[in-house]
Amino acid sequence: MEKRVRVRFAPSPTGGLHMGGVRTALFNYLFAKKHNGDFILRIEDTDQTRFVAGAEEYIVNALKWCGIPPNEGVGFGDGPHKPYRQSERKELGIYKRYAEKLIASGHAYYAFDTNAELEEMRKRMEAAKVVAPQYNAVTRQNMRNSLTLPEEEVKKLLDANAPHVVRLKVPRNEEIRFEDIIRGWVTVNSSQVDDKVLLKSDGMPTYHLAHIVDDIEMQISHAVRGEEWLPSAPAHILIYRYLGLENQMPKLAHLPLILNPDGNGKISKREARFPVFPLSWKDPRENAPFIGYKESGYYSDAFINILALLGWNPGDNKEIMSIEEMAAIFDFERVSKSGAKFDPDKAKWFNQQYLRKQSDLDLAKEFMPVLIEKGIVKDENFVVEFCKLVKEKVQFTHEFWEQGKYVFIAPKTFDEKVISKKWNATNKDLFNKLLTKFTTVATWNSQTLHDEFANAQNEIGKLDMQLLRVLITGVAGGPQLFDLLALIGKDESLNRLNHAINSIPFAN
RNA sequence: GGCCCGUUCGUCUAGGGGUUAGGACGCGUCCCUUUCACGGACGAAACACGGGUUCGAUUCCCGUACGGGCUACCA
Repeated sequence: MEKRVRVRFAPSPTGGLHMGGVRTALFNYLFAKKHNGDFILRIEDTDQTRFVAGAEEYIVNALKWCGIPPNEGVGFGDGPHKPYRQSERKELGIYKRYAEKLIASGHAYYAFDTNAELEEMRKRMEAAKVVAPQYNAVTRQNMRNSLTLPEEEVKKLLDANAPHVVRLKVPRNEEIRFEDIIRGWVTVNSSQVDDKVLLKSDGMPTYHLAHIVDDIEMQISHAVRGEEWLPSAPAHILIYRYLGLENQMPKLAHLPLILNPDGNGKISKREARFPVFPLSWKDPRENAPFIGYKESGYYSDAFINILALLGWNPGDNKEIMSIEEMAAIFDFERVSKSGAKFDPDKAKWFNQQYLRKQSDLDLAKEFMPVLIEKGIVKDENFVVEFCKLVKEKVQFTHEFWEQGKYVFIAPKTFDEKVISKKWNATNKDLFNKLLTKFTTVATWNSQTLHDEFANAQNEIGKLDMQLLRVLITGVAGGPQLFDLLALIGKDESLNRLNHAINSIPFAN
């Protein structure tokens, strides 16, 4: 029988969770949902020197906002395998237990080398033209460890609590082969793998040991993580093997990375000209916060949709999908192997698609606070009508203001291009006549205005519609003009027209 | 440098031994439009290169180039 699907997202709380991490979480989530499995949040806080206050809370909040909540783990009610923080699990002694098992079977050993000694070794290697110095089957013979030191001395050091780490004893020359769900078979020679530290001198496990112990203990079925982990996977295979747990090893899936749109490499929060965090993130060590997708006006559904299609696609041409739709058809077979450059323009387009799916009422409710902030009081029906007209022009809710503020505030400036080209004595005369004509309009709505405008032209001559637009709104573009006039209202429209006619000077 | 992974329009991608190599973003042209936009139509735009294998390779294999990742008592 197939193992129950249990996947985990296991970030370390060293900062805000960026979009690459969110996508890893998302793929875990989708896979778990697809198979009615469990999605676990485990906090990998084994590096005490890199702990950042607020990071864990941020991760929890980000997953919530994104709509991909784990059903087990830190911040989500824990579960049968608690605790879910590695610093707390360390207190249980489980990592030490596994490390000792490896030592007992001769697959790990104590190393007493100081940082200075390690540094010296590296220098020596470099001087000997070794480009990638590593602590391995060859070099460990010249270092201070339980493999080179006499047994009594090792015992003495251990009894005296001398600082030491536990290292994995990697064989000198052995093919390590493993299968990745996304990439297929990968082969690496053990000579390329160093003797990884398993237990640090502060007693904390490293990632390499900790994640394996926890994946086993938590009965994880699939380890889904970024491609940056691919090179250390062979070491992990060895650990499972030496622990006698190779048959319980989770299946591996290494996701392609999200790359910078321009230039190269992984997305960097500092250089990006688009948000990289789901929610705004203020690092306690830095001054300026990084703005998030949420605060930039993205719908979480849109954000998730964008991320999902970076590296995965359903195989048809469908792009706009709810998280439920995606979960129903998600499959690692359809995850691509190559990195994907993020396209900020397409991200905006996605948000626009989601914005258009909102009802006018919902849009109005979203936009209302912006108006209130500007000190503008309008009833909801008015704002609903406004949103209905302007929504075709915007990709984000906050753009409603920039695109349509003239509805609420009479323009003070008028599009120069249009004015200089069209504003003259003849037109002034024509629009004065139009003003008189409009004054008599009884039913001020889009249809009658359209008709009245047509009638007026028959009587007084050809009127320039764009010029009328500029006189009323100040700008050359916008929604359907008569709809706009109807919304602005008779009194205000006529006032504006009157004022414009009498105050705008001729260009020449 | 070494090791690992990758390479289809500018970008995200579909496809896969014989296709007019499909879609989306962006870009351009046209239509609709007494303004504006939406919308619609159309267009430019890709299989990195060289060797194999094959009747036939963009598709399979090998090199090369290029890109990315890793190379810590960080994850």
